[in-house]
Amino acid sequence: MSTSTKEGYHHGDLRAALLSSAMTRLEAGDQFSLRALAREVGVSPAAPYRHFDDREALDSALTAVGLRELTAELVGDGQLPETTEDLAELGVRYVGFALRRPALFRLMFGSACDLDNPERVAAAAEIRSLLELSMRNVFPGADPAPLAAAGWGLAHGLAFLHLEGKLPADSPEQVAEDVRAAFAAIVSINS
Amino acid sequence: MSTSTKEGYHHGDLRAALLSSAMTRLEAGDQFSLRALAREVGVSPAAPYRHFDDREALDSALTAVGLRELTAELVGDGQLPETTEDLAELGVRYVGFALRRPALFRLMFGSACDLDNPERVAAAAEIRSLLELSMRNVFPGADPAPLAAAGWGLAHGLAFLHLEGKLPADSPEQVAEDVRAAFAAIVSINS
DNA sequence: GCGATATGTTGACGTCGTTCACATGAACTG
DNA sequence: CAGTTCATGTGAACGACGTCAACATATCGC
Repeated sequence: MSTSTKEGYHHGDLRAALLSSAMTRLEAGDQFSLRALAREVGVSPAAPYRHFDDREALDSALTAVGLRELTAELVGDGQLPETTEDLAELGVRYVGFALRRPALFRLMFGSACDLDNPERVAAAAEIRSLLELSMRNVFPGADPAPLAAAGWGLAHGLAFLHLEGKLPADSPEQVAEDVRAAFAAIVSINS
Repeated sequence: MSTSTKEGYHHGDLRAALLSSAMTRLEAGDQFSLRALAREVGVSPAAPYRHFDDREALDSALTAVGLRELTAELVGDGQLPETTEDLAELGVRYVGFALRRPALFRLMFGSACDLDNPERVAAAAEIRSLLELSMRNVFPGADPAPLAAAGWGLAHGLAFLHLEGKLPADSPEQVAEDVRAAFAAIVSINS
């Protein structure tokens, strides 16, 4: 009765309960052990292994969820960006996600990827294609691939650097302004 | 007799030996425990605590070393970039560092930063100022701060995305080409 | 030489990830 | 409805880990 999917076995809906508990811990910023998760859900330390091969498999599942949520946030209302300012807003949303959910973001992108989890690969591809569509829309006639890489890279790097405090920023609003300024600076290079 | 600094106490030069061992493990790609490090150096599990408060303190020291080495690699022969192509090469070197030493790079940038270690803060500031000087050189008359943020962000993001396999690239040469293409695509936006 | 201090050791505590043998209960078969 | 089967959860255990406190030892300043 804690979470949302449709199983209903012996003790309830363990897999979903574990994921939800883990996500809560993650957003609270503290790290957790598998055992702590099991404890919190009221189950023995070995029980999670019926649903996840590994501690790493749990992390991978969380990452997949996070990637889906990030994508949803980027897609927003479904409007593709039309101007470079729209593009900057995409960046602002990306960085905002990272700053609002730092532990999740780090989990998603900060540790070695196994490439085994098809959900993860698919989610990453989805982001890439969203970026390419956007670039095609904003810069018709240009090769979208390197632009997409550049745009994703820029947003991703700014996100991480702000996460690490490597770039000066006090408030979320100021971070957003910094991201806009970075995009604007780039756009006006040759103008 | 294993490493390089100038102490010379009881058992030798433990602090440096631990750091060197840790760096070797890190570059080999496998993760290590404090105990394993102690074992490798031939010392009891508690000995490292005479030199590092914490496992995290060791990591922080490694990060500081890595930041210095990255900076050195970026500075190169000391020539500031003059053209946007030079700037792209700076990015290529940045991403190259990340791909050649992935575990170190992840340690440096992928986990929460304490901001307590002054070495780390200083090293980061050094990178920032190098970037600003470069931007001033390549784009005289423009505000260097947002350009520096954008440049660092772009390189940093591309590094992480390539590290994660989120961008397609098979060989280091192809990664370098991709980085150059991303920089070039940005530069030619308004041309 | 001698005492203070830095360094290293021993042994222990609690936690963790993980496994294996076993228990239990829901679902399918007839 | 009875019996089997399979998915799920339990309990106890293993080895490794980070860390600490009490103790030992060598180095250095005097």
